[in-house]
Amino acid sequence: MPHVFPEPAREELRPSDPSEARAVQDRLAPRVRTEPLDPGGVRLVAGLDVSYGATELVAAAAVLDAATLEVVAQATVRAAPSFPYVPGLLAFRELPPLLTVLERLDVEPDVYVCDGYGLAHPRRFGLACHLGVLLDRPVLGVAKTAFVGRCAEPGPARGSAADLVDGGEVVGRCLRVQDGVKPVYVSVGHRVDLDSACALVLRLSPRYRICEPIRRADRLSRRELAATPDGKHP
DNA sequence: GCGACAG
DNA sequence: ATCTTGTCGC
Repeated sequence: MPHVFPEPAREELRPSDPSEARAVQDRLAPRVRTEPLDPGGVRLVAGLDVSYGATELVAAAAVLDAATLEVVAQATVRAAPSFPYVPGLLAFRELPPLLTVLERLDVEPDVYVCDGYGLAHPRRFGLACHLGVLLDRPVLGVAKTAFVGRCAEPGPARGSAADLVDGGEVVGRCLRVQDGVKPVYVSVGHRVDLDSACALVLRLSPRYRICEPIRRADRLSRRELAATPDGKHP
């Protein structure tokens, strides 16, 4: 069983209120490390996503071979939300089930891709940073809409990008992964740098706006949710 | 005070 | 995130 990580302190995953949650982020944020990620060392990439039903959620992980983009492992977990959705505190809602899903994988991913932000966060500690610090493994975040910061409009061609700036610092990059298609927002989670993260996201997005690992995880979580009694909204 | 606000 | 109809394009 490749997945063995230290049991996070209770409050690091399940704070009793938003105030305590923000304090946890402020305390863990200094642990984030930004460093180059060797492309040659990336063989397995895990995409993570969560789908919501009336009373439950389904977290999913899809591990792809970085060279072929074929799925080599996947897992899901059904659970009850343990924290409400609060802008800036997404990690406390999705991290618990995501960690459980990762424990169920029978392979060890080289890098993880989250559906959300990393450093492009009010306290510089979004979901991707939180997961990265807890696992102490490379993690990056890819979001579909802006949350914090401003950026120029990237050129129309695939590969064009513009820095996402907030409070005077570059917290991420607005990246066009398909010609003429709305860009995505990439930010560092942990143990990767912006250039490495953007290069990887481009490699992982050969055809669609949403990179393959997350597309597969999204599809997987939706399918699992739909296969449930009250898997749909009222 | 007001608006905006990842998923 | 989810709900929600038709429409445009490959």
